[in-house]
Parts: sequence; C-alpha cells; structure tokens
Amino acid sequence: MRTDERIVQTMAELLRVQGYAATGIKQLADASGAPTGSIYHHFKGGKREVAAAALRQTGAVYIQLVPLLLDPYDDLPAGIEAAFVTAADDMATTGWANMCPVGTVTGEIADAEPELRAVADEVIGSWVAQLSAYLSARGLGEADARSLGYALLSALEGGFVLARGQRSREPLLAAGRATAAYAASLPLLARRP
Amino acid sequence: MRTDERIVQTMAELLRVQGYAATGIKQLADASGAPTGSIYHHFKGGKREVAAAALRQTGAVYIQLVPLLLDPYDDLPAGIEAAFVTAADDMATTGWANMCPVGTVTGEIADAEPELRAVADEVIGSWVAQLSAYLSARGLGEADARSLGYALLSALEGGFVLARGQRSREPLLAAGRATAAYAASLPLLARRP
DNA sequence: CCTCCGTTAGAACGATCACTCTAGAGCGAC
DNA sequence: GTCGCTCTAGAGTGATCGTTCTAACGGAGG
Repeated sequence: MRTDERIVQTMAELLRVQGYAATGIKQLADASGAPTGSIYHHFKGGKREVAAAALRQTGAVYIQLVPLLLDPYDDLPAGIEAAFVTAADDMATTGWANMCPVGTVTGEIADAEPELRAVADEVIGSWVAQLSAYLSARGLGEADARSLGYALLSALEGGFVLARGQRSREPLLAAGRATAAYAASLPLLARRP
Repeated sequence: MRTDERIVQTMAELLRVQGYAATGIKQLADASGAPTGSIYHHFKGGKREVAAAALRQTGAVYIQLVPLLLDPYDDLPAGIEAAFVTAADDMATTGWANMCPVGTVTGEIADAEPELRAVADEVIGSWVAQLSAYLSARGLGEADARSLGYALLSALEGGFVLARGQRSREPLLAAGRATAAYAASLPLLARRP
C-alpha cells in the first residue's frame, strides 16, 4: 500500500475511534508509520485535508456494503434487520469501536470546520442517492426509497452512538427492527424477478 | 443563576456545538463569564467533571420533553412523527446547531474518556428506562416499549447527525416517519382512558 | 560515477492546552 | 473593626498542539 493511502486509512480508523479534534498529527504519524514530513508532503492542507480524504474514502467503501448485505434477501425488511444485526455483531466483536467516522466527525465539527462539514454533506448525499437508487430497484417508489434511505442511515448512525455509549447491541437491534417495520409498511411497485 | 450552574449550562451548549475535545477551559471561562479559578473551585475534577455534570443535567432536562411532546396526541405514532418534526424545526431555526450533547460526546470520547462514557451510559440508560415506562403506560408491552424507546432514540440521534451534516430537515423527517411506522406496527395491550 | 528529485525523517517553532497557584475581593459573625 | 471563609481573578506552568523547516535518503537517467 502506498504511503498516502496508508495515512488516509489510518486517519479513517482514528476518526472512527476518537474523532477529529482528539486525533493529533503526531498520533497519526506514529500509527501510520509515516513521519510528519511525509504527511505534509502528501497532504499540503495538513490535518484537515487528510481527514477529508479519509471521509471520502470511507464513504466509497461503506456504500459497497449495501448490495452485499441486502441482495441475499428476497424479503427487503428481513435483509435490513439482518444488516443491523451484522452491524451490532461487528461492534461487539471489535470492542465497541467500530463506528462510522462520518457520523463521529459530523457531530463534532459541523460548526467549527466548514470544509469538513461540506465533505460530510457530500458523502452523506452520495450515500442517500445510491441507497435510494438501490431501494427503487427493489420496487419502492422514488419518494419512499429516499425516505427509507434517510431513515436507515439515521437509525444506523444513532444506533452506533447508543451502542457505543452503552456497550450493548440492543440499540442497534431495536433500530433494525424499526427500520424493517418501516420498510414493510411501504408499498412495492413491482416484485423482483 | 449560580456560578456553578452557569458553568454547567455553558458547557452543555459548547458540547452540543463542538464536542468535548474541541472545547477549551479558556473558552468555557469566556463564554460563561467565570474565570478559570472559579471553574476549578467548583469542579475540582476540571474539564471532565464539568462535562459530566453537563451531560447529567442535559439528560434530566431532555427526558421531561417526552410527555410534553407526546401527551397531546391520542395516536402515539402521530405524536412521535410530530416530535421529530419539532426537532427538525428546532434545528433549522437555530442554525443546525441544536443537537444533543450526549450523542456528540459519546461518539467522540467513548474510548478515550472512560469516565465520561460511563456518564453517557447512565444518561442513555435512564432515558430508555423512563421512555419505555411512558410507552408502557400508553399501552405497549414491556419488551415492545423498550425496543421502541431504543429505536426512537437511535433515530433521533442519527437524524441529528445527518441533519447537521446536510443542513436539512429531511433526515429527521424520514427518521420520524420510520419510527412512527414501527410504533404503529406494535400491538396495544389496552387503550388509553 | 554523478546528478536529480520525490520522499522520508524529525528537530524546532509559536500557539494553545488543561491545570495550579497566589492574591485579594466580598461578606456574614461577633 | 476584624476575623474567617468562600469565591473570584488571572498570571504562570509544563506539556502538547499543528505546522514549518532543513537535511538526507534512494532509485532513475546520463
């Protein structure tokens, strides 16, 4: 892996665990193995630019999970509930640290760091766009698909926060049940082939 | 208002806006009008103790909103959806800064500050306990009430994050629709008098 | 061999961090 | 008045922050 990729990857993990303000350049240098000189060589914008790259990369990776997790289920609500169970298991087995860096950072820096907020906006927007396109393809109307997309992301991000605070899978499991119930309440325009 | 109360109140607002790590004692002193000496006089534990008090105070205040927002609605799902609309309006009119400090802080410091995570755990736990007690009184079974309580809080916290990142009411509105649909799908044991 | 240059390496810098310390203001008791 | 005590006030502490800077490494081209 190239040095700049390793820096971005490491930053993404640090953001997930401890957020933006608490993550130092020195810590990023130690954790990634790249000295501060290399970090500033690859990212002239410093800490902010590395964080922005990390958020974008995370956005691209996470959206790929959608078809991976939902395609196996002919019944969409069942797939959604299973996805939340997977997320809960993931958090439990990684010591309750496996959160989404976009959620962590957005809550923390929305007012203090306008550029990073804009990046978070962009990533969330692309998530909703791709997620609702997927849901449309699964038979939902466009407005319903977009609404379910937002509801799913809200429940997931909020479930991450609560599960982390309580070190419990219960919030994510409840969030999954709720999102599945919402999905089940929406009319399908057509059945899958 | 007493000095220590003003310090806690100011800390709660700063945590809401910018999180724990980005909030400095100097900034807290300036914003609250109390010099650093007074802060450390009232809170020997320093920044961490002030933050803990702010989280607890926020927890006590926010839980009071539940009956205030839901009692006017005989139809529970309608009340839930309306509560999310209120939250969305609140965020929009306050410049997208009106988030829950518990959510912001939990995502940020869960691993780095064990004592604060314990406080967040305690606050969230009391929210779920009181919320599910309220929902039980509205006719839901105990397990359903607890699940809906967790789902509601997850959707709310997640909706806050997304709404903040996108400066849009849409995530919260969708989260409200989803939570209302989940509530509507749960059986009532008894009707209200 | 040498030069060249993208990259590595980390010391150094001023600013800011959480926190401590000392001095005195304010005020009720007597 | 003056003692006693809580609280205010902010300068000062060492540590750490993000960033900059200079020096040297290492492989490609001649």
